[in-house]
Amino acid sequence: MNPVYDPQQIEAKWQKRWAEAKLFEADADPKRQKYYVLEMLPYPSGDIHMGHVRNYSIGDALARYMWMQGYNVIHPIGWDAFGLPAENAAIKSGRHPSEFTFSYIDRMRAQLQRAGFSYDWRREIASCVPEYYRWNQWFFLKMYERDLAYRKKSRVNWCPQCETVLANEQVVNGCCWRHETTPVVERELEQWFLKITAYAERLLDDMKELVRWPERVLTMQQNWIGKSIGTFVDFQVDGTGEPLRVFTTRVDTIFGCSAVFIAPEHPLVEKLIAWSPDPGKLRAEAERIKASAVRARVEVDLAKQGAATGFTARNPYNSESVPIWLANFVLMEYGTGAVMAVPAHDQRDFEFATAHGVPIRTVIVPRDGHLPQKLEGAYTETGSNGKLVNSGPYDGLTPEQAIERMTRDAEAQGFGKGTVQYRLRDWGISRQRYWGTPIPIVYCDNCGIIPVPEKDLPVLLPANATLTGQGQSPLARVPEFVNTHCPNCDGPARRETDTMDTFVDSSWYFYRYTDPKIATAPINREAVKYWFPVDQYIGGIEHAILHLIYMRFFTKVMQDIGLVDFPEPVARLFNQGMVIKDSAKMSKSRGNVVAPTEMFAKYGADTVRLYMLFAAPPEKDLDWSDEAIEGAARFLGRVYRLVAKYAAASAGVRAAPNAGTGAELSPEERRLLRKAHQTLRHVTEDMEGRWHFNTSVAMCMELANEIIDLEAAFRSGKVFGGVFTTAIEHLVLILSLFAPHIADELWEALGHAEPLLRVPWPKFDPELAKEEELEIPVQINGKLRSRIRVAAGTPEAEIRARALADERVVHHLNGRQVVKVIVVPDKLVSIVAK
RNA sequence: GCGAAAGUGGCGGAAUUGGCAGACGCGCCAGACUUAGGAUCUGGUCCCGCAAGGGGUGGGGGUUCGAGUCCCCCCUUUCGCACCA
Repeated sequence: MNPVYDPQQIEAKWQKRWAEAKLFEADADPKRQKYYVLEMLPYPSGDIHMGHVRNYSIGDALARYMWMQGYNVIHPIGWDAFGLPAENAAIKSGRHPSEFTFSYIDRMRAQLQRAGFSYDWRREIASCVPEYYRWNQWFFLKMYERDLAYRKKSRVNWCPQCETVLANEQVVNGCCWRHETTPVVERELEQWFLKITAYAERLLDDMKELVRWPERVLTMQQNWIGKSIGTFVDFQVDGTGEPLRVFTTRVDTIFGCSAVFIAPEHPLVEKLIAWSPDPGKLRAEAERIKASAVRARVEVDLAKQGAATGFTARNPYNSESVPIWLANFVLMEYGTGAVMAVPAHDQRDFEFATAHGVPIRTVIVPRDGHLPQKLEGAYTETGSNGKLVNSGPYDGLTPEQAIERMTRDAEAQGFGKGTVQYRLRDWGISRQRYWGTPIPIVYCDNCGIIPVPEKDLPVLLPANATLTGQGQSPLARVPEFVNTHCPNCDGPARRETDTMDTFVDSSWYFYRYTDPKIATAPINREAVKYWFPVDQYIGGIEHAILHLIYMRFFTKVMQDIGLVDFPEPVARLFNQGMVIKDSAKMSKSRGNVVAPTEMFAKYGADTVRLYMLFAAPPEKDLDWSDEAIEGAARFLGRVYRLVAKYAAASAGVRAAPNAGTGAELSPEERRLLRKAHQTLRHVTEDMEGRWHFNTSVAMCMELANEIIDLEAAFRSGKVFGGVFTTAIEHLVLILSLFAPHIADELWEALGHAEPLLRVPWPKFDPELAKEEELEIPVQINGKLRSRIRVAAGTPEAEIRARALADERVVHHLNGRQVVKVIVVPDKLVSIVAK
C-alpha cells in the first residue's frame, strides 16, 4: 500500500473497478425493495459547476446509503439538451448546435464520472435526440386530442435577448428568467398553449399528497395558482344596454360601490370611445393610462392613475348608477378586467378614491362598534366581527353570510353568479427558436389545423437551418421542412415552424430513465410501476414553480390517459442551497467561479465532495473557501495514513476481530467502541432524518481523532487489535457515503474483497453507544458552580446527595439555606438557595 | 406593504425534546521534527481578569430552578408575494 495518499491514482482505480463490476446498475426486481434517487438533470453548458457537485454529492451519499441498507437503488442522470445557449453559440461560430451539445455532453459526462457519482450510465438520456423528443410530440398530440393543447393569438412576453416568447413562469420581476436585467416586451402572436389551468384544482388539491415537500415550495405553487372564490356581477352601461361584468370576492360590499374601474385594454373601451361625445380625448386618456399600467412590472410602486370615461354603469343590486373609470392598476388578464370600486372596504380603491375624489360609502361596520367619520384606510373585516349596514335587505348580516346570500340572489335573478378564478395562466410553449422539439402540426388551406398523425412521428428537426437569432423561427426559412402534405387531404400544406419550450422535455424525463430506450411508447408502464414514485428528488429552489409545477401537470395528464396510475410523481423533495463565493453567486462576470475539474485535479474528487457536505448543512448556501477545503484534504490524508500504518504494521493482530461487549474489554476499548457506535448512530439517524451531513462528517472526524488518540494504547496492547479494527472499519464504512474512493481503497487494505456499496450498513448497538460515566453540572441559583462525576443511570437521590456534599458546592452555598434541589438524572443538578 | 425563514467566536458552523453555549473544521498563537516548510505532529485559542471571579447567542422585556431554544415588542438580513379585485 502506498504510504502517501494519492487521490488521483486511487480514484481512477476505483472508478474503473466500479464500472467493471457494474456496481451501480440496478434492474427491476420484484423481490427487492426499490429506491429511486433523482437529481435535477444538468443542461450541457460545457463544464459542470460547483452547484452540480453539491447537488449530486448529496444525492450520491443518499444513494450509497440506500444501497448499503439493501435497497435496489435506481440513480440515473441525463441531459436537458435542447435550449438557447447552444443555439446562441452556434450563431456566433457558424457551427451546428448539436455539435456543441454533444461535445459538451461528452465533456460533462467525463467530469461527472471523474467525480465518481454512482450513476447507472446505461440509463443516460439526452432530450435532443429524435428517440426522445418524438415523445414530446406524442404528448403534444395526446393533449391536442383532449383539447389540452390549443392555439390562440395572444399578447405574450417576448424577451429581446432570447428573441423568443417566454411563459408567464419564465418572467421574473418583469424580466426574462435568463436575462435578469432585460425587461420583457409584449407582442401579439399566434401561440400554442397547454391547458394547465384545467388542472388548477387538482394541482392544488393533490398538494395534500406532498407531505414530504418543503413548505415554501408548496406555498409558492399555491400562490402561483392563486385560487380565489368570488362572484361575477353584471353591471350595465347606462344608455347603451351594454353589459359590463365585474369579478369580486367581496360582493357583500357592493352597496358601497361608488365606481367601476376597467383596465385600459378592456374591449369595452373601444365602444365607449365610439359612443363618446369627445372620442379623441377619451382615446388619448386610454393611451395615457395604458402607458402607465401595471404591465410595466419593473416599476415597484406604481401610482394609481385613472380617467373618468363620462359613462356610468348600473349596479344591479340597488339600481344605482356609478361612473366608469379607466384605471391603471386593473389587470385585463385577471377576472374580467373590470372591478367594482368600494373605497371604504378595499385599500386600493380607497387610495384611488382619495386621489380622484370618488365618494366613499361605508357598508360594513364592526359588530359592536363604530367606524370613524373619516376613514384613514379601508376597513376590510370579513369575519363575524363585522356586519352590513346601508345594504338594503342585507343589513345586519355578517360579510360571510352576505356573500353567500347575495350570490344566490344574483343567480336567481340572473345578474350574476358564483365563480372561482385562478391566477394561473395556460402554459405558452411556442418558441421562435431552432434548437427544440418541432411542434407536430400542419396547416392546410383546405383542412385547417391538422395534427401530424402518430405514425408519422417524429417530425425531425431539419439539420440545415440557418441560424440568425433574429425574430422569426429559423425553421420558417427551411422550405423542405415547411412545405409538406396535409395528412388529411394530401394537398399542399405548411408545417408549424415554432419549437417547444424546453421545459416540456424536462416534464417527464424521469419516467424515461426507467426504460430509456423503449421505442414503442414514451414510457414502459411495467418499469414505471416498479420504480415509481421517485422517492427522493434533489435540486435547486429556482425550479419551485417552473419545472416542479409543469412536471406535476404532466403526471396528471399521464394519469388521465392511463399511462400511470398515481397523481404525483415525487414523494419527497429537497432543495439544496447554492454554492457561493465571497458571499455572491459564482459567475463568470464576477470572476469568482471555482471550477470543479481544477479542484478534482488538485485535491481529488473525494476531498471536494467531502468539503461540499461538511462546509454547511445542505439546505443552506455554502460559501466556498479555498482555505477550508484544505481541512477536508488534511482529514482524508490523516485517515489514509492511519490505515496505511495500521495495515502495514499489524497484519497479525487484526486477524482476530472482536467487537463483543462485556467485562473483558479494557476502558480504552470500551471508549473506542462507544465512539464508533455513537458515530454510527449519529450518521444513521442523520441519513434517515435531518440530513445534516455536516455534522455526520464532523462525527467521522471525531471518531478518527479518537482512534488516533488511542493508537499508542493499541500499540502497547491496552487495546486489542480486534476492537481497534472494528473502530477503523466503522470509520471507513461510514466515510464511504461521502468519500467513496478512498473508503474502498482503505477497505481493501483492511483485507476485504467486496466494495463497500455491497456491504450491509451495520446496526449501531445502543448499549455500546451509551456513555458509562457522566460529568454532570451542578448549578446554584442558575450559575454553574461545580461538576460531579457519576455513573450513567445513578438514582436521583444519590446524585442529589453527591451534589450537596460536593466541596465546591458547600463552599459556594456558604451556609445558605437550600430551598429546592432539582435533579435531572444524567443531565444536571440545579440548587436553589437563599 | 404582506408572508416565511434566519441573526451564535476572527470565519464556516455545532447545541433533535428548555438542561455544561461554541462540537467539528478554517484561521491564528506557541512548540516539536526538519537544510527548508505552504508537509506532518503536539498544545493553546469566546471576551474581561494574574487569579478568584465576572460577562456572553442582534436589542429590550417576560415565563422558568434553568432560555441560543418558549412568549411579547423592536432592529437587521435573506427569500417569496406584491396592485390577482
